Amino acid sequence: MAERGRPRKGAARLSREAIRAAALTVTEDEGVAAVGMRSVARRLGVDAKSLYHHVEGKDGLLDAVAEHVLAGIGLPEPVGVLEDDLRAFAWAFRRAALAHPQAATLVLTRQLPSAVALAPVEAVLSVLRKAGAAPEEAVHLLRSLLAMVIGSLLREAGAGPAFGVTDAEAIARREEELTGAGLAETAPFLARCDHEAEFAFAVDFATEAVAARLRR
Amino acid sequence: MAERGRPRKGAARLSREAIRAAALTVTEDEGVAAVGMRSVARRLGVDAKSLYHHVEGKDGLLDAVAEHVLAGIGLPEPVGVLEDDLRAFAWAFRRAALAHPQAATLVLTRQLPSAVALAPVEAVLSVLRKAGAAPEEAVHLLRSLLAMVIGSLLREAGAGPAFGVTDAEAIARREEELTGAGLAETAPFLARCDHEAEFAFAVDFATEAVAARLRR
DNA sequence: ACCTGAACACCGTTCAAGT
DNA sequence: ACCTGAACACCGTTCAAGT
Repeated sequence: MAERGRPRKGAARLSREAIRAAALTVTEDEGVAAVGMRSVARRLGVDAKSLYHHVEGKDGLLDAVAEHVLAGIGLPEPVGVLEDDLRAFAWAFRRAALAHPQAATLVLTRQLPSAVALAPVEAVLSVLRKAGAAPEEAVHLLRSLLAMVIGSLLREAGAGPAFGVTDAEAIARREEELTGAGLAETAPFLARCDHEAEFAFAVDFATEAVAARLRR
Repeated sequence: MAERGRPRKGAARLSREAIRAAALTVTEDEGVAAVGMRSVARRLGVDAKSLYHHVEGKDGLLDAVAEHVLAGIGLPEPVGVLEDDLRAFAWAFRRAALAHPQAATLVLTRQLPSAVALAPVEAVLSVLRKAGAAPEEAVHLLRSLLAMVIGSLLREAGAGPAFGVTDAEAIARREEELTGAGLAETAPFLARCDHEAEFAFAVDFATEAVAARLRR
């Protein structure tokens, strides 16, 4: 018998990894709002209830996706120059988060089990400590930097207030509105938002401030 | 006839404001996840479908709540000292967002119609311009500060990665974990997270960096 | 103008039953 | 050990009908 032991409907062998991969596919194809037990199960040719044997409900499923995206971060090797090293970590985080644009919001807004986030945290703290930060100060600086990075990426992921637009025709309209609202000088810059340039500015600004502080 | 013209079920006169207020109540009482057309309508003693005459679906409802919370910001009068003024704006934003703790996440993560956010933006830009920032620089700095404030508050609202806990008994356990993970020095500070102190540090850090930059 | 009955096409999750 | 049928208690939204 050719189909001995094979699941009836041609469903692939179910596993936590397969489910997480399918959830990520649904996220990127249809948006994070479309992710659910039923839609993910459909991708796998399986009944929604089967997923409960491998993940802890919908929340567990979303956590698994966020965890996986964050785990994809490629930690840079520190070179010993504080500014460069902090910058490198920030850009590595951005690269990991935006590797799956629709899923980015999950990494940014879900409370992640500390285990996955531990390696990056440890790396940044080590760099700060070596640059002369006291333990408590290092933690404060880490949290400040992380807040700025997350806030920036949240704006970029479209889940946060933008005060700016990228698409070309909308900018002109937006600029006119702002000009009419007493923001004539700043309107041209407020109307548009180049997310990458904005991220670069914020990261440079913050890392230089950290360096200046620790130099003192 | 006593009940001429009166709605059958004792429902209050329905209006956008009443609906928005009910939604805010549901949010604070049962969490933002519990907010829906049906739960809000139930509060008002009305059918869920009636809400569609006053708000644009569930998304419009949540936008209305976020908008209202942000509108509650009390804009401080600038005193002319850059650090003090920027700090005051940051704390005013925090106060408005956390006035309704459960709803805070809505202000932080929803793309708000610019109209409501315009007044605070204008105020901060004006302060930065008067301190000598060029128009483009002022916009970059505004966005950097806002990112840091939003990232910090998102952590505080429990919707972002925390790397820390507030409740007393959990801290010890957390600290032990972290110590065992090669973070012995920083563990005591990483294990706990005093959100207000953390916000204060980040805001002071950022505003002083802005001041130093513009002094140059 | 405003509200609702009926209806549609969905949800996440439990549990007992199957293999 | 893993999968599912039946079932439960929900969703948001449309539209035609009522007042």
